Amino acid sequence: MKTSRFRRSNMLALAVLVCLSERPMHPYEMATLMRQRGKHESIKLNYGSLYTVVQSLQSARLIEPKEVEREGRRPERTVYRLAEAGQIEMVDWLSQLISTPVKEYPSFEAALSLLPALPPDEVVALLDVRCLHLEMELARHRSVRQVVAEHELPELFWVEDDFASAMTDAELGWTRRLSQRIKDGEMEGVEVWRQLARERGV
Amino acid sequence: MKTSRFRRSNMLALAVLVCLSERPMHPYEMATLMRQRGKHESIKLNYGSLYTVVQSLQSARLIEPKEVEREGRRPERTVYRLAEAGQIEMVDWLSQLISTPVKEYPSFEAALSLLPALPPDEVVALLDVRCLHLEMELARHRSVRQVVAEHELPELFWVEDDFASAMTDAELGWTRRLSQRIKDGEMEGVEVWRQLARERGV
DNA sequence: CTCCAAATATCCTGGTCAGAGTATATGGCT
DNA sequence: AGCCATATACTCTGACCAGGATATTTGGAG
Repeated sequence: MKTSRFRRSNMLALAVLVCLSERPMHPYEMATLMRQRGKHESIKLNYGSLYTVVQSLQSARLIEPKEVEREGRRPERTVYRLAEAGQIEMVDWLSQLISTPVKEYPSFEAALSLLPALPPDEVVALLDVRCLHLEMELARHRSVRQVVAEHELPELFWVEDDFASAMTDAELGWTRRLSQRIKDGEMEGVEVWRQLARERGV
Repeated sequence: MKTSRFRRSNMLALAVLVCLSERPMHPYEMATLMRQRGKHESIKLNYGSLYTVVQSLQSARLIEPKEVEREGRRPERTVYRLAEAGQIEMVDWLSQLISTPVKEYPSFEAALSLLPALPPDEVVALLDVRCLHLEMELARHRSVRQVVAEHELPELFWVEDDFASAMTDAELGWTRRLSQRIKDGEMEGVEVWRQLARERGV
């Protein structure tokens, strides 16, 4: 009986594999480590998911319990280690993530696709507010960079932040342009749009 | 008793509200409409979710069944209409989506945060493959634009595609730069990285 | 010395969602 | 005339996941 192939949905599972590729540890420790290294900024981390994910990795034979410890009367903690199949899976999964982009559904794109439901003037106002938020986000990224620069942390350990920052920057540029083009009617079909809103009685 | 506030998680629910703000219809018709207008490129659509989402909108009193039809011996179909609360919710939700960016977790960013788990040379190869994929995606976007230009569809109805295209473009630029900087050792810490991989025996 | 907030470590539960399944009708092809 | 692929319209089920609950220990303020 072949165990049904592991479902590569939750990135947290990959993070677990990577943690264990460093050394055996228990789930709570992985969480602490990820927090320390700021990985939770790029990978959604919450305890509920963490323990489920560890379970599913175990039942897929990618990791295995090494020992069960306990200090005083605190809850027991199970230390896991990476299985060989887990090492393979980790490299394979990570490689695929890098080499092959997947279609994702950012909520802003969704909102844009429903734009005709709001009147153009309101949209302009909302877009401008968004720009303010994005600018604040960029400032935050810059300050992060400042900090890592002071600690002389090599670039390797903050590429993800640089990426996020670059994407935010691109989004800001695009959003500004859109807002501007609606404002001065440069965008084709703004008339139709305003009409549409009026008909709908918004 | 106040009905617990509707959970704005699935964008599909918003799409349903917007569909019904146009006119009453039954779920399957919404799906067809979304497909026709290409909304399924920006909002993940599958029947399983659609019917659950409609259910939950109904129990939150945002939409209500208008009538139950049936043609021949085909399955019954329930036509829904937008409730007043639904109209409010739609405008409010959509406004929030536009005005306030939310932290999302793209899988490429996750992968980047785990980069040290792979040796640098492999990463370069993988990044280059990704670039190829992204170029193909951009080409696809361009051809979409060609088609909408031929049909003289106003820009309003394909902003989401333009956005996606701009983001892809930015990602491509960033990825190319990263690959290049690793290749020619311009990136700080590549030595440490290569060392790290060797120690790990990858 | 005592109390409260935060940290340690995991488990439970209800809601959500994707994929597959069901059953009829239509239209084109041979 | 008969057949298959596709369209119509939903339903079911199992997996997944986020949030909160639980129970102990440590550290710091007063």
